Formats: sequence, structure tokens, C-alpha cells
Amino acid sequence: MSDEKLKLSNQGCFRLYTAARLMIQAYQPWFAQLGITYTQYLVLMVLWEQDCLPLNAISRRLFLESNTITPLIKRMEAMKIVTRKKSKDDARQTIVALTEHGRAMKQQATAIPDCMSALLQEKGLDGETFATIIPTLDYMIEILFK
Amino acid sequence: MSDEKLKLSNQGCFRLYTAARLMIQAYQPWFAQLGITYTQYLVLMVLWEQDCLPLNAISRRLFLESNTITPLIKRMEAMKIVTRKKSKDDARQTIVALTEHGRAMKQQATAIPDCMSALLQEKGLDGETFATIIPTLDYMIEILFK
DNA sequence: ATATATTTAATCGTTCACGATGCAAATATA
DNA sequence: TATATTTGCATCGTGAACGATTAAATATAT
Repeated sequence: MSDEKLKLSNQGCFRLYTAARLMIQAYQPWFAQLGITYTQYLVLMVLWEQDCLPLNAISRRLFLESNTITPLIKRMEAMKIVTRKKSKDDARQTIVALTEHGRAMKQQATAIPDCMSALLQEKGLDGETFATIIPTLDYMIEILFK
Repeated sequence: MSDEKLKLSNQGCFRLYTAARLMIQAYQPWFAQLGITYTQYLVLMVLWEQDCLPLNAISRRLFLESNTITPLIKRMEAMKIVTRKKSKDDARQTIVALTEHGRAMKQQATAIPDCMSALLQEKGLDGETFATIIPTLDYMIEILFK
């Protein structure tokens, strides 16, 4: 019955959307301490892994376009977390690099993944269970990314 | 090693966040036809299931606060999809009801879940596989919702 | 009955997410 | 080498999300 399919309880996407939101909310206390947002944390993780990247590299890694990332990085620049400068090689590119402060934040952030795991564990969701859904999520990302 | 844990590739939350975003993007063509957004679709699904609800009932169902829902519903009111009026029983409540137009949109929307399933299927993700992650997502929502 | 607490929405400010568009630099093609 | 196309980023406008706060109505406790 078509009525049945339109019920909220039958919407997988709604679960995904809600779980993601609540999970990001759960991170808030740690982000608040660092004075950053979730998306800024994602950018930092990319740069902590490899510094001095053109904006499009960050963009590809996070599946976000320049219209989202450009203002985001500018805010991070204003907070002295990163610097932005034009590439010599290709004048179209904007190279994003960590400042000393941005690099130092990594130390404070190292605890976050463990804290989050502990929080979930404590509430009854163990890492193993969570891990089981990752391959499906990855597959979804792969097929849905145009 | 703490470095390892801060890698984007090890972040379950990032998968969740990205999969949700891309999934919502995949819905866009259908929403565009209806002239609504994903969150408005969620509100409509709640009201199609049960009409004339106070804002807080919609709020609880979607795990969203009034600061998100109030402006959203107002936009839907401006589009003549719903009406808003104060409750007689409890003057604090705002009762949200579908207009004739809002009710009629349900017919156009009935195809959406099937179209989405077909799209995923076509790209190689069958319903069964997606269904396997639902219980874990539900459990996450349950434990993370304060 | 009155003071206090709780509930319900709304408002405000900030950031993200994204469609559409613009523009300049780089690259491909004629 | 002139022209077309692509690429990389930025800008603009709109609509979520959400923290913080406020106002009003209702519930409760004294």
C-alpha cells in the first residue's frame, strides 16, 4: 500500500539524517572546548593528515563544494587556525595550510575519538556494532556521489 | 596510535553525515518537482499520517526543536501547504494543519519512496542491504536523543 | 489563592549546505 | 596562435540546524 511507504517509520533516509545529526550533537562538548564546529573539525582532520592542500583537495575529500568550503575556511582563517594563499604553480588554486595554532589543536583533538567511543559504549553501542554499518555507508557514498 | 584515530577514514560519524547528505541530494529531483525541501517533506509525512498536530508533536517526531521547525512551518504556510493556528485547549500550542493543497501533494509523493528504492537498486544497493543498517541507526538515535 | 516551576513557541544570531552564477587562469582544440 | 572549453574558486541568495534567550500559558506546590 502506498500509504505505508510514506510513513516516517519506513524512511531509511530519515534514520540516516537523524542519526548523523544526533551524533554530531554528541560531539558538541568537545568541539565547544576547541571553539570549532563539526565541519571545521573535518577540515582539520584532512589537514592534520596532510598539510598545505589546495581547496579542491579538501573539497573532494569531504564531498563538499567550494560554496560551502570557501566561507568555512575563511572563518578558520579569521580564527588563525589556517592560512589561505594563492598557489604559484596554478594561480587558480587557493592553498590552505595550518597555522602553528591549527597544528597544536591536534593534540587536544586526539582524545575526541576515544571519548566518543567511550560515550557510545557507555550507552550500550559497542564499536563492533557500529563498525558493521560502515561498509554499507561507504557503498552508499560511493554510488550516490556524482 | 592516536594519529590513526584522527584519520578521516576512521570516522564513522563522517560516513553517516556524508551518506545522509548524499541521500538527501539524491531525493532532490523529486522535491524540486513538488517545490519543497527534504525537511518540509518530513513534516508533510508526519501530517499525512496524522493531520492537525501541535508543533511540539511534529518536533518530537522529527527530533527537531521549535527554533528549526517554527520558521520551516511558516515557510510552508506562506506556500499554502499548511495552516497555523493557536489551540483553544492550550493557548501556548500552535496547531499545524494541512491545506487542501498540502493534502493533495500526498498523491504526487506516493511515487517517491519507490523511485528512490529503484534508484538505489539500479546503482547496486538493494533494499535488503540497506535494511540491515536500520536497527543500528535506530539504536543510535535512541541512545543519543537526550 | 498565590508564588514557583514547567511547558510551548517564537526570536535572534551564527554557521552550514547548496543551487546558480560569475570570473579568471589554465588547458584543449581549431 | 586564436578560440573554445574546462577547472578552481568565489559570490549570492535561500533554507535548514542549533545555541541562547524570551514571553506567555499552564501546571504545581505552598
